[in-house]
Amino acid sequence: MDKYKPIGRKFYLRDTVTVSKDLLGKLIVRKTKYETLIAKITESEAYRGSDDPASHSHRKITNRNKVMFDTGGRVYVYFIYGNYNCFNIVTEKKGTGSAVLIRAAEPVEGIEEMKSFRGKIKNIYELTNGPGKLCKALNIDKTFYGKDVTEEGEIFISYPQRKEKFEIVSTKRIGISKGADLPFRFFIKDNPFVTKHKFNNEIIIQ
DNA sequence: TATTCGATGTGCT
DNA sequence: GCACATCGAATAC
Repeated sequence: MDKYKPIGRKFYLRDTVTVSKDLLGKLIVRKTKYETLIAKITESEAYRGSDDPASHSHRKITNRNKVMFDTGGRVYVYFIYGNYNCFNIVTEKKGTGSAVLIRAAEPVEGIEEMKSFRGKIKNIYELTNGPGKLCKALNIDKTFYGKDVTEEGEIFISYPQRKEKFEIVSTKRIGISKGADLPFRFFIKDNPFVTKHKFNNEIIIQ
C-alpha cells in the first residue's frame, strides 16, 4: 500500500482558511485492522484562534481544546450532542489555537466496511455527509485525539492520485451561534456528498 | 458542585 | 419543517 503518502507538515502550518479550502479534494486515508478506507474531503470549516468567537479555542486552553494549540497537522476530536464525534485537523504554528473541521467526504474505497461502522442508511450519500456521520463511517473516536496526520499511521491525509479541477463554494458555518456571519464553510461545487443547507448568499470563490 | 448547552443526526409530521 | 435524544465539557445561567 504505497499508493498513498501523508502530506507534509508545511501544508498545515499555513493560514487556517487557506488550509480549509486546500483540504477539499484531498483523501482521508484510514487504515483499519482489516483494510484501508479512503474518503475524499468535500466539505470543511475553518475555526481560527482567539479572534474567532465560534472556535473552541476562543477563551482559553482547556483539557478538551489543548491540542488545538499544538503544531499544525495534529488531530482534534471532540464529542458533541451526547452522541457524535467530530474530526478536525489542527492548523498553523504552535500556540495559535486553530483547526479545520472536516464536515463531509465522498467514499472512495472500503465502502462496505464504512457501511458496517455506520449502520443503516437509505442511500450512499448519507454515508459520510456530516461530521458525526463521517467519524462513524471511518470509525474515528476519542482515541484519535492528538494523533498526527503527517505520519503514516492509522489516519493521514494524502494528495489524490489524479488532480481534479473543481469550484469551491463558501458559506456561513453550520450550527453555531457566535461568529455566525463569517464565511468560513467551504465545499466542492456540485458534489452530492455534502451536507445540505440552503443559503441565499453562497459565494463561488474559485 | 450544579447547571447549561452544544462545530449533530434522526425520525416523525 | 421541526422536535428532541443524549452526555461530557465548560461555565457559574
